Order: sequence, then C-alpha cells, then structure tokens
Amino acid sequence: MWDLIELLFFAYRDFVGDPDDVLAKLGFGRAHHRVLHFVNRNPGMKVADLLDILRITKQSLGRVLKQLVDEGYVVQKEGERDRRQRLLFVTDKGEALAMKLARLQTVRITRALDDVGPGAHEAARKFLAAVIDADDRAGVLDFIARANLARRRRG
Amino acid sequence: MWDLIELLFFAYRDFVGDPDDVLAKLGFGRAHHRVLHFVNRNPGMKVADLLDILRITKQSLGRVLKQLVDEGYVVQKEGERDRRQRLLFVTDKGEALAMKLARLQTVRITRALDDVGPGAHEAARKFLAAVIDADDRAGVLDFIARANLARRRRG
DNA sequence: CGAAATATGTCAACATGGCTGACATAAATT
DNA sequence: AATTTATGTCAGCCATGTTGACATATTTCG
Repeated sequence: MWDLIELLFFAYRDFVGDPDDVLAKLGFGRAHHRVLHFVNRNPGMKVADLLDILRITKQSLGRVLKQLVDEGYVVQKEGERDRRQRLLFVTDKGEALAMKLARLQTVRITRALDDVGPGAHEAARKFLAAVIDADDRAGVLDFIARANLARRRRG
Repeated sequence: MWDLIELLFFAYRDFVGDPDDVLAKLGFGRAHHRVLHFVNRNPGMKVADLLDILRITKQSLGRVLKQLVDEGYVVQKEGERDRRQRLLFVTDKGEALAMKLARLQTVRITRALDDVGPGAHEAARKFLAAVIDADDRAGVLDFIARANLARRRRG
C-alpha cells in the first residue's frame, strides 16, 4: 500500500507541475488555475458552488477571482432568477488559457493511459473515484457528468 | 480525459486531508508530514536525497526539519563514510506518528481497492507510475522498491 | 599539502495562498 | 418589516514556498 501512497504523491506533483510555468509567466499561481479550470468546466456556476468545490474561504477565493476578473479571464453576471448571485463565466481569453493548461494535463494523462494499455481509463476512473470521501463521491461524479453533458451540448 | 483531471484533484484533496487533523493538534502541517513520511520510509537517507524527493529548497526543508528534530521526532547522525553528511532517522516517537498517519491513508486506499475489485492495485500502480515524468520514473520506482526491501529486512 | 568542490546550515527578506473575524450591501424570503 | 441569503471587502495572521548571501566542516583533486 505504501507504494500507492508514494506514487500518488509523485504523480500529483508532476501532474500539477506542468501548468506552473505557463501560469508563472502570467503572474498567476495554482489557485488561479483551479478557479479558471472549474469555471471553464461549469460556466455560469455560482460563487458558492465554487467555494464548495475548492473548499476554501470566500476571502481566499476573492483574492484570486478578483485578479482573474480584472485581467479579463473571467466575468461575473447577475443571476436572472436570483439577482443576488454573481454567476461565473470564462471570457474567450479565459477559455483559451484554461484549454491550454488542460491540454498540458490531458497530454500527460493520455500518454499514461496509452502506456498502461486498454481498460486503463476505466480502471483509473474507478480507483480515483473510490478514493474520494464517500460523502462527496456522488456529488463529484454528478458534477463531472453534468459538466461533460454541458460541454457536449455546447460542442 | 477531463474526468481524470478532476478525479485526481478531488482524490488527492481527500487523500492528503486525512492526516491534517492529527498534524494540526501537534502544531505541524503537511510539510512536516512529507518529511516524516520519507525519513520513516528511508531511514538513514541524506538531506540531499530528501531535497531531491521533495523538490524544495534547503531553507524550506530546514525550517520544518528543525522543528521535527527539536521535538524529538527525527534525529540526525553523522555519516560514517562521509562525516559531512547528516543522515536522517526517525525516533520511536517519530515512527509512531509516521505510522499513525500512514495508517489513515492506507485505510482509505485499501477501501478504495476493495471497492474496485481484483487487479485494482496493479492497475492503479501502473497508471500512477505512468503519470510521473519519464525522467524521474525509474528513480521513483527504484526508491520505492528499495524502501520496500529495507522494510522487509527490518521486519 | 593546499585549493577546490561538496554537504549542510543559517540569516534575511519576500510571495503565495490558506485562515479568522468583523462588517457591508443588495436581494430574496418569511 | 424583519430576517436570511449571496456576495464582497478590510485587516491581519500563519504555513510554506522562494532567492541571495554567507559560514563551516569535510572530502577530493591537482
């Protein structure tokens, strides 16, 4: 079991390391990446939803979100049904950056899955999902499923 | 592929989250955990090796290492062959804590592997290893193999 | 032997990104 | 009309990363 503990550490380190150089050049860090990623994946999400996912305080989120908005990567629109909400969307510029960063990671993952062979994607998905807290698992899988659906609809 | 990007994020978040409460009560953080874990796994390792693994500066390491030494979790012994080296070892107290934290993580991983079914361990191992930078992969696998061997010898 | 390289430690200053606590505003709900 | 909700913001603290400069002991090399 120790091997998985350590492999998870090393794999995650390299996995999140890829985008760092790109981000550094823009004066951003990993916190910006996470926000941009999830807003891109779930356009129109509420601030509260993002706080739930990231599990950070609104003050911490506010800091990086403000920078992303100020520099034109993210916009906030008043909710139609509930005008207290500030729904989050990426701009074209934001989407371009999000996709660039995601591509770095999908390249790594794709290569890894190819190395392992057929069935690897499903096996990895099952394992990682099973590692997630039982309480959150359904919510996470639901989030992913809905994000995939929405993306397919947008094309 | 997006699903794996996100599952990796959520799985890692929960995986490293387990030990946090225990550590917080001792006034330690994740940095201390990483140091303690690797020293426990590889008793007698050089400071330089630890720096390589963690990929942090000696100043950052020095800060947490000093605390672990001051509070009796880790000891440093002069190298026999090379007396410049300060080889790192966990004390009994350090080993107890390292094992306690590792147990939290192995419980989670074991449960996950059981959920997925037979072959899950090997599949997870292969996938995670393949995600690691090609340059580092051999070194990491070697580290793990040698740590496993040494542990078996010690019993 | 003496010079250079190596292993480690340390001081100071700074950046990022977490946190708490307190308070403000607008809109929805009761 | 009062309360709750969604969000934002100010101020300050903490953990942990960074760079740069310098110190010391020991080993290695010419």
